[in-house]
Amino acid sequence: MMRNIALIDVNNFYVSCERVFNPSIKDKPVIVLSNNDGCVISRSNEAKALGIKMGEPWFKCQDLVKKYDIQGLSSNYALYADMSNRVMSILSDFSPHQEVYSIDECFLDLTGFEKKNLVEYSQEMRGRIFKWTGLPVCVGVGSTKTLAKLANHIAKKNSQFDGVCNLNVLTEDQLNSLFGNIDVGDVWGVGRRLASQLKALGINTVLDLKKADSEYVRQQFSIVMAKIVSELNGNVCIELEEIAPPRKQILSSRSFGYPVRDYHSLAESITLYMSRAAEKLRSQESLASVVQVYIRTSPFKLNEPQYSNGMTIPLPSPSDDTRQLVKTALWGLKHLYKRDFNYAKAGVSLSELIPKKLIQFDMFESAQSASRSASLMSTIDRINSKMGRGRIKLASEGFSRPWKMKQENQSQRYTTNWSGLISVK
DNA sequence: TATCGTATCACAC
DNA sequence: CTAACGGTGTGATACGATA
Repeated sequence: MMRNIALIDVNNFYVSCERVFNPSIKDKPVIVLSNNDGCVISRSNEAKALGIKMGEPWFKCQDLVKKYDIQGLSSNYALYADMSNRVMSILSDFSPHQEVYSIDECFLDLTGFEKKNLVEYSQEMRGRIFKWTGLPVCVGVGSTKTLAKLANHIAKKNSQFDGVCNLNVLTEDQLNSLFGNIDVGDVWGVGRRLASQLKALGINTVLDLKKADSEYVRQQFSIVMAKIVSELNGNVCIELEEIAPPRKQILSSRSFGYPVRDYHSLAESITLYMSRAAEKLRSQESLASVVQVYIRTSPFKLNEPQYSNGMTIPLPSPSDDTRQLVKTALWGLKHLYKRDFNYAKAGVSLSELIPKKLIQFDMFESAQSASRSASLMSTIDRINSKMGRGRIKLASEGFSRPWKMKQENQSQRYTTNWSGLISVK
């Protein structure tokens, strides 16, 4: 049976979130910056038209910024996450089968909805999302996730589609003429590297890739590429994942706002990052068996001495206790740290994660101490979730955070903070 | 010989 | 004003070590 899979994607998501609460930037070139105000990660159509590139370092954009009065905003993840939840919740009403694929995208399985006109149904989604959140979205429909992605791309690029493209109602000829005009690099899963390798073999367009011989592709590239080709031909190889599997690894790292030289600042930042990682670990009810820590100087400062090092430390027994995880990470840091370097970034990761309920007691830890740890952690998590992140924290996090990241132009948390609400323009 | 561990690459967003 | 370049996660592959 022909599947109908929809991919809904918010246009220029972060920029669009900012515009909902600040209409004065509605028709202006606007961009949102990565953490630390480092790189461009979201652009309005106006900014794209002026030649601002995705991923470009902010300081390199300054000529264009001054010339055209481009608004550069620090990222505001509290706002984006909340807006994302609203969009996903609205979309969940349109199908019983939803996969939240990223902060601004989800797949819906519309198979079995054929008695409806799916283009009209998709327009209904767009209308409701715009009315209830102020965000513009495009919808692509196809018989596989790869085709739905492609359909969405077509809807975004061609205004005559009015934001919705259903490939399943097009003829073979119509499909071929569309696919013949789309660069192979626009296919989901084909990045810069693979695109250039494909082109070297004469596979330049989506149509070329769709028609490519499956065995040839598998042998020249990989099983992944073979699946992509198969999906382009309408065979489902990538299933909808309605229930997000638990993370296999949890990372927390950040660049510093200023170069850091002293051990204590590094230790404070590592404490903070590990505390965040441990919260995420507990929220998915896992325990970590391995802790990793790393620090490094800036690879972009070519005239400064470089140092980058990390350490992997197995835990005596799997844990989700912030105190133990931090202690382990700091033990690692002590061994990694070298004086007289300008550190630019530090990070931690938790891996070899196992479901908490599968774990047996550690023979060296009493049941009583395990349950004390669990109730302390869950109490801290409850307080922090109610009273605000970081309300209760380890003292080794410090209080001044002179290394904290730069965010010089951040909007209010309009939807998640009372004082942000009051300042809506 | 099959499997493991790990580094590296590639990709998404 | 300075100076300044993200973060999180997955999977494939290559390759030497190990059982």
